[in-house]
Amino acid sequence: MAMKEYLKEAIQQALSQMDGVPEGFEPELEAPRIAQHGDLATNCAMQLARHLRRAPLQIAEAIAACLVLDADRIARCEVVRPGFINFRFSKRHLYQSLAACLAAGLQFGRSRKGQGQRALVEFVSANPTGPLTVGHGRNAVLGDTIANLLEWIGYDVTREYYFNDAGRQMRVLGASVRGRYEQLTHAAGVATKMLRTGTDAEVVVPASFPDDGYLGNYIITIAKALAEKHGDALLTAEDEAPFTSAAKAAIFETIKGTLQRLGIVMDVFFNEQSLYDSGAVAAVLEALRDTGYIYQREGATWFKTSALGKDGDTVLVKSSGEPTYRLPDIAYHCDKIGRGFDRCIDVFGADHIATYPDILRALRLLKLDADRVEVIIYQFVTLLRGGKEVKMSTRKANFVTLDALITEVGADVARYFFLMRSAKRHLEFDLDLAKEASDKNPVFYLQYAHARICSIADKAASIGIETDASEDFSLLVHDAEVALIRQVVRFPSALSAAALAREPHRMIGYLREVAEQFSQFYHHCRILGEPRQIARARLALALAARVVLANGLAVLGITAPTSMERREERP
RNA sequence: GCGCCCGUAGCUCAGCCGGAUAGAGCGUCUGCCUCCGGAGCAGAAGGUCAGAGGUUCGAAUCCUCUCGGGCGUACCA
Repeated sequence: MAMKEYLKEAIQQALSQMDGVPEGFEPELEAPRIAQHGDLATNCAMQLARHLRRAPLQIAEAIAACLVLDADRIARCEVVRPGFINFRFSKRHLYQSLAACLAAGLQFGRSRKGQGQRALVEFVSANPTGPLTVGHGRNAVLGDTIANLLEWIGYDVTREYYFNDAGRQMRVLGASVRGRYEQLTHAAGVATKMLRTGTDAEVVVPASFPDDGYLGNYIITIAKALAEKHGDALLTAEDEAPFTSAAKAAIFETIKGTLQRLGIVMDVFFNEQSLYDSGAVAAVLEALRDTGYIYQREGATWFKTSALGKDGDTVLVKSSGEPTYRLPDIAYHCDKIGRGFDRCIDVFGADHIATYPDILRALRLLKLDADRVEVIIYQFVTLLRGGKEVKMSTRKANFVTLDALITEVGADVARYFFLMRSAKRHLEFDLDLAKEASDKNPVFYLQYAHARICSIADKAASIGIETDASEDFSLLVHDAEVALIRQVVRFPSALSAAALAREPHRMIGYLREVAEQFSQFYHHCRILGEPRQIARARLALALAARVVLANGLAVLGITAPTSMERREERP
């Protein structure tokens, strides 16, 4: 990164000696796709061709002629075909960066880009009506990893879970538990009826069970616990409250346990109800009213979104007097901004696509800085079992819980699978592949490279070969060695690119390349058994690769094992 | 109808703030351990980047349209 800045300045210096360069022109530097072209390249000559009315190649040559570069840092600078200027780092620079990597160790890759900035990442935010599903898993892992990425570039990050434990949903939940409880505790038994699950299976439920009640077995578990604790004393309860609160507590316990298995710990659980209790919801509605974009019609309160670029208007308070979700959502975002967060990142499933534009409209009307709000929409997860799609619905009880998924494939594989694709694409999660063919799973490739380096380091130590950051790296000249150094040294910029884009999958791609470069190095360049100085230098390089793998996996929330179960001998 | 996302190798996907020869994994085929962990390495085959226009010195990438898939578009939560 420092190198990029250095070259940018050098180029600007050269450009300042030329006529006709537009004011404020900034040269761009990129790593060429093809390694042969160098470490960094600029296309600025081609961009300037229009303004200077000269051939790009000529301009590039003129720039190159004016460039003053430190030979200690840049070994080569060449002008090629259409008008690129390619730069190649000096070996010395690479060796210095390698030493820096080893010296920084577990801190390598951390930066201060976000220093002094506070970010709130809101994710999961599932209401306590049932266990987390596979869909929540993608949300949870994405949110947590984005939070990790932000922390690594210096942000002060708060992980927040927003939930609603009031309203119709919870009443139905309570009534469902009550129905099951009556079924369990009525000595004489209760009348029953049939309901259908999402897969059309029939379920026998008590007659008092709501038709749209929750059919999952976890409801029965909760009812059983109540029966054990209270006997049949709750049969005379006046309302669903004891059932609802027991259900809520039990379900939250389950949810927290599931998140913990994935290594996720929330900082704040934010209850929507608190926004009503504090008067924040009412205050926001009043403030919006003052903007003139609120009106009454047929007993409901409307937000005039049609005047703000939307197709129609939006109800904020129903004629029943009950607010829709929009209103507390708006109040919640006002609250977040009010708490002083510089970035408010929401991780939402694709089904929420329609809600956030309204929130942003409201924030702007209220003169709040809506630009602080970033919404990350991820597409749905398709779960495949036996090559067939598994359909999911919490209420209808045919879902695969996130817990079951973790048990089946393990937390590391689960995290990896949820992160390996761009959030904006549908994710195909093939259970059979994740589990049965785990030896083909790329997460093991990364972990294996790490474990292998640990093994080599142990063996080296046992025969008295140790190393530190002050090796003579100039002994590392093999193509595979230099390629690995290049890859390792890129880690900080790869990390910050992933963080700034909020795209964890980039980190996975980068780490896969690290493991690949390491494997090539490992096969081409022996460490143990070589002359001592070479062994030490190569060991140091391997340890640098280990640093990057360990730190990269830490960002992704995946463990970096020091050893892995040995496989059976190959035939 | 309207809004957002997607269409790239047999399959699953990178690449998308325009750049140099479109990449990877899996699958298929061929080689490779006397040796630091073979969950590996080396190599091969496999492409009208959905289609058509446009902008540009240059387009998988930007714009328009068409086709195909997903998700929304409730006084549901």
